Amino acid sequence: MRDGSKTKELIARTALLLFVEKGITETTIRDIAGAAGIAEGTLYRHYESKDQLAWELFSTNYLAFARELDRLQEEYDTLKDKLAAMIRQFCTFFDRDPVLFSYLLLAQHAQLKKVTPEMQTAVTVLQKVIAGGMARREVPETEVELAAAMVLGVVLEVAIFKAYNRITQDLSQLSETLLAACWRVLTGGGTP
Amino acid sequence: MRDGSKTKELIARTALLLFVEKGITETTIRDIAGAAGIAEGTLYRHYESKDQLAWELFSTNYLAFARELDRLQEEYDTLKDKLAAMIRQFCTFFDRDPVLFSYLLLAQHAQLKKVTPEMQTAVTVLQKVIAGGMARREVPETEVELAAAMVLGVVLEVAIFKAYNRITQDLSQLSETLLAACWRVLTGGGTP
Amino acid sequence: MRDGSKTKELIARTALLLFVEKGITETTIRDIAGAAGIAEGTLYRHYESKDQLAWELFSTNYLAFARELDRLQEEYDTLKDKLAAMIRQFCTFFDRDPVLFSYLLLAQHAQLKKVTPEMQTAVTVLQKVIAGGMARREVPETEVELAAAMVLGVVLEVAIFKAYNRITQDLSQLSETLLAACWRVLTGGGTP
Amino acid sequence: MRDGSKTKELIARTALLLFVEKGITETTIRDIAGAAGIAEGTLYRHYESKDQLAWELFSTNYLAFARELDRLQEEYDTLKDKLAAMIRQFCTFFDRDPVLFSYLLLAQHAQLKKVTPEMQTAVTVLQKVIAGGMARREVPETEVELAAAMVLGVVLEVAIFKAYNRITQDLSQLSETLLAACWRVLTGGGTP
DNA sequence: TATGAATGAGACTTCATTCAT
DNA sequence: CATGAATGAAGTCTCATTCAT
Repeated sequence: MRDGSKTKELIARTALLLFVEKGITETTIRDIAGAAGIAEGTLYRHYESKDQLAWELFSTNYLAFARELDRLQEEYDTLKDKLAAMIRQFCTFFDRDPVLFSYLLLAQHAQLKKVTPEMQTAVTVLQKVIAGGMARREVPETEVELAAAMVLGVVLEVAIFKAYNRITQDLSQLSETLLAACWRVLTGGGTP
Repeated sequence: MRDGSKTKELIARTALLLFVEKGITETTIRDIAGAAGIAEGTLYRHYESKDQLAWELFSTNYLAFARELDRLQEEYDTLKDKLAAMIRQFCTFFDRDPVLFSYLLLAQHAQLKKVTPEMQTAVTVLQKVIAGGMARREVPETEVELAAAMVLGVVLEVAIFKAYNRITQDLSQLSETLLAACWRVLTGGGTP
Repeated sequence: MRDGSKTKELIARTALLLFVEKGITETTIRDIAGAAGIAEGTLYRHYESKDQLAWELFSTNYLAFARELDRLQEEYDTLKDKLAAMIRQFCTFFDRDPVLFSYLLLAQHAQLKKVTPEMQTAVTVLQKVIAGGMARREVPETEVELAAAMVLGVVLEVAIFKAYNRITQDLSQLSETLLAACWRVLTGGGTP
Repeated sequence: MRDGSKTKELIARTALLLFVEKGITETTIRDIAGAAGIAEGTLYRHYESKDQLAWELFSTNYLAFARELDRLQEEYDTLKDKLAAMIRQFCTFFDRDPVLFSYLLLAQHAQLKKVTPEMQTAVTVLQKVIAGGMARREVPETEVELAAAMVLGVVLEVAIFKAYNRITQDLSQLSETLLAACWRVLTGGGTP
């Protein structure tokens, strides 16, 4: 009997790569099977459908990442420390697995419809952390969603530039810069 | 029988809406024809193919927007003024046609491959403007791409939040706030 | 523009024939398309799915036949006359379109699950007619379902023998014989 | 590890049930294995293929039933006695194993193609018996096939009604009624 | 220019069967 | 004998595109 779990992992990595390269819809089962060196039918022993494969790839990592962020921020007491930890984690995550990161980015639009409101995502964690900092008067109180959007934008867009090779350095080398930028965004307040 | 150009415009708007709602690949010619109240074959009187429709929708507006930004920034002399004008324009554009904006956002990943390097985009304009400001010592000199990414991120992510209804105000109401945030991002760069 | 309704009819007849020859599940869309001289996709312009094709073929004719039987029996006053008319109709139907008849017979097992109780079928009409005759004391009163089963069996099995070519005469030539047999089944009663 | 012959029997019963419930083609090897609590591959230790399983299930019982009928009729001398014995046997068989009976009924259309003419079936036995009775002038001489069809129809259709629960009594309770009806069908031919 | 029936390549998926363990 | 992961042929269905009207 062949080892099933290895095959599942192989399918996951292969699909991830192709999804990022060509897009989910543009990637066929045959593409995946071919690239993974397995038969088309084999994929269905491990995933119910292509949709479910895309969703499992997304949700598992998307939610796991949010959990990890949440766990991290709890180790610190101030907004600045929490943010620093989260940004470092973010950068590390990107550098360690850029393909997975790109997939999460790419799949967002399509898969986000399946994310129920009660699920904890990186966005909700960030909002919670910022809201806490504002409550503790560490930064001026402004609209939380807006502040979160701006902070997220700074980090995310840099990652996107990196993914497109418009930036050459590793994200981890930039984490201090990113933190500084985010902090200025937060402390500058909404209306001075 | 409708006027030809009106039909083409109808197809464009209908397709735009559906592309944003369901994604490009997920939208069929039949979907578009049905929603526009025309026959399937009629679409091909106005567009060569579905791909060409998606591309025309993207490139026309994407490039026109960049041209508009470039024209605007030239009217001002300082980075701050240029940036202010561009952000105002950005917000106005979003508020005036959120569907079109969402489409440009969504279509980026797929269509960007067809964007040749010599084409002027919002990103290249922004980089040019920031580079100019740095050259004129209006802001500390740092890596241009990085600075552009962060500025773009602030504005873009807020727009995305707005598109997802996580933010309720019109973007135009936020343009001053966005400018302030972007400015802090740019000026804080070198020495805090 | 080609004439659509002719194509639909062509598909119906071709499918009917193949379904009877090979069985429904054993007949592929490609079989039908090939035999009808159309493309596979064309079938789906006229029928939603293979299942729906099989069901439409069944239900339309099954229910229409029941309606026809019911209309006929109402023209007569006695059970014997009603039965005679129904059996003649049954035989005529078979002789006129043995393939369709065989299909109804064959498809019964699979499609009957979709027949809701309130639908009028040949069986319910027959039961109603027999029940009426018993009520009017034209035949001894016995269990209606049992009587209906036996009468139906006489006629149906002869048709099946005919379909298998175990009998050579046309059914219409046998209708008097069948009526006589059915009548004896009914008048002999359960317990004399 | 189970005894081999028990496993084979388990597969047979499980398959029989599923075949009747869902149809042969609609039942998958996985269905059978799952319901029987064995692995998919195990089935192939006992049956060459799914087709062969279906065929073995059919032929064994179909032919055995015919043999049994033939053996029985030989014990009697008159058509009426032979028929009575056969009908009693038929009813007993149904009551004892309605699932098996339903399977034989259901599988007929598909499997009958594999039944060679020289094989003795219930139909051939019945025809032989009726032919004998006619030769001995116990009943009026008519076309044997027609008479057999009608007699078979009476009994079979009642069984089918029973299988569909349109009749509630056990068939064995009805065997006298069935015999009476069949006898009237056979005798009514010549002189009323 | 508009129509919409027809096309057919190709997508996803199922499933009987094999075979290494 | 039993297992169940792997196979791959084949099935159903979709959909961008064509073309006769």
